[in-house]
Amino acid sequence: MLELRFIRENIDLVKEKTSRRGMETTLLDKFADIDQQRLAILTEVEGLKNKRNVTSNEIAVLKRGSESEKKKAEPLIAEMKETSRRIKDLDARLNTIKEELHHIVMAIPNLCDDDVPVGMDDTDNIEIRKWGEKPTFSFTPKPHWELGEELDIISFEQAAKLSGARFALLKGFASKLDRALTNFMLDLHTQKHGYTEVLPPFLVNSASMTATGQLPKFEEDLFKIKDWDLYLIPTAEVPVTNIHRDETLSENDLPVKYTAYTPCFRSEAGSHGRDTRGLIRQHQFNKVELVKFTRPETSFSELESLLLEVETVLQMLELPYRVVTLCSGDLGFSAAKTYDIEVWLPGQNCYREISSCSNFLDFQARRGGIRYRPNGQKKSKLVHTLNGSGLAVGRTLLAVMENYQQKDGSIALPEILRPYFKSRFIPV
RNA sequence: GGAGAGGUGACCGAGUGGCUUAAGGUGCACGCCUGGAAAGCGUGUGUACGAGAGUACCGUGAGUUCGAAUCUCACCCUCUCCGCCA
Repeated sequence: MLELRFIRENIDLVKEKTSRRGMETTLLDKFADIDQQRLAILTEVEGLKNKRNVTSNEIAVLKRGSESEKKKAEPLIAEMKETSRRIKDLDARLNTIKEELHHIVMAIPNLCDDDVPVGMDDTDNIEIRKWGEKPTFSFTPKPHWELGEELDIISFEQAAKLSGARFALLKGFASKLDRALTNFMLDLHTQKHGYTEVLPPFLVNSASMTATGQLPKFEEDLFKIKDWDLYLIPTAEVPVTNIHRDETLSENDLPVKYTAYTPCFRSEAGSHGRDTRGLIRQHQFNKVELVKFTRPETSFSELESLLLEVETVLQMLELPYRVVTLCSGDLGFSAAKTYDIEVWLPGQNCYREISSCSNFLDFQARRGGIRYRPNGQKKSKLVHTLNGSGLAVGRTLLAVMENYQQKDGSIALPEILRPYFKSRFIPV
C-alpha cells in the first residue's frame, strides 16, 4: 500500500510508474475524485463532532448545577439530538467513500525502483551475471520426469490418482533427497547466514494475506478453506512476514532475519497448459524461505546480501545458474525490485527460475503496520521487508537430477549433501 | 463441544455513563546530579486522517444515549477447567 497523501501529491508519478508495469491507470483517475469527496465530508462531520463534544461538556456542567440550570440543558439536548442524527448520516456516507477509496488504494501496486529496467514481460529481464560451468554429456541428457519414472522415485500418475494434475508423489530416494536438500539449506542459513529458523502455520487468515499483498487482488491464485477465514499459504513469506504485523520493533533488533521451511500451495489459475510435465509447476511444493525486516536505509544493501546468500546455496550444490533483474512488467505486485535466480536444466536445455529475491520497501509494512522505533526518536517508522527463496526445494531436486545424471541412468550427488544423504548417488 | 475468566498505549496495569485531556508503573529519550556510571530528581514519550483548528481510535461490528473504555447485542481471539482427539 502506498501512502494516501503520497498518491494525492504525486498522482502523475504514480500513474507513470504503474503504467510501466503494464497496468491501467483509470483507477487513479477515480482516486482523485473520490479523495476530494472524502475530504469535503470529513471536514463537515468533524466540525459537527467538535460541536457535539463541546456541547456535551456544557450539558454535563449544567446537569451538576441548580434546578434552573438543569432546565437550561434541555434545549441543548434537543439540539444535539438533531446534530447526532446528521453525524450518523454523514458518517455512513463517509464510510462508503472510505471503502471505495480503500479498494482503489489496495489495488495499486508498489512503485518500481528506478533501477528496474522498463519492459513488458520476462523477455525484457536483464541478465546481470552467470555462475558455473554447464555440465557436458556424452549422451543426450534426459528431463527429470523421465529420470524419475525410470528410477521409480517420482510418480505423477499415482499422484494424479490421489489428487489430480499438478501433483507429484516422491518415493524412496527422491523423497530422501528432498529432505536432505531442505536440511542442508536450513543448516546453511541458520549456521552461516544468521537466520532464525521458524516453523509457521501453513494456513493463514485474510488479514495476513492482505498485509503481504496476495489479497484482495489475487484471491484466485490461492486455495481457500471452505467456511473458514483461512487460506493455504502460497509461500512462507506470508506467515513469516506477518509474525510482526501490528508490532513495533526495536531498532537494535534490526535486521530481523527468519528462515522457514514450508510447503507452498498455488492454484496456478491462468497457467493452463504451461509446464504440464514434471515438477516445475505444481499445486504443492516445498520451499525454504528467507525473510528480513530492515531499516529503510539498508534495505537495498540487504537485498544484495540476500541474493548472495541464495547464490551460495547453488554454488555449494555446484549447480550452474544466472541472475536476472526483473523488468517492470514482470515484477510482482508488492515488490519494488526483484532478482530472479535461474538454474541451468540440461534435460530441458534452458534456465528456469529457482529463487526470487525482492525488496518490498515499506509497501507490506504499511499494509501490516510493521514498525520500528529509531534510537533516540519519539516517532516510530515503518520497516522495510524483503524475502527470497533459499531455495524452492522441488526445483532444486529436479536441477540436481538433471545436472548430475549419469550415462547408466543413475544420479550422482553434490559432495555437500554427503552428511545429509549418506550415500554418493541414486542407483539404477 | 460445555463451563468460567479475560482482551486498555512499546510493555504491565487502574478505570462500571460526563473534572478521563486514559491514573500509576516499566521501558525508552533528553536534561540535572556524578571524575565516570548506577541510584535519585525533572521533562517528554502512541497511531491514522487533516494545511490547521481539530476528529477518530481502549479486541471487531452494530445498538442505547445529548454524551460510551464504561451499558446492551452479535462475533473474533486468549487463558483455566471438563469432554473428545494426534
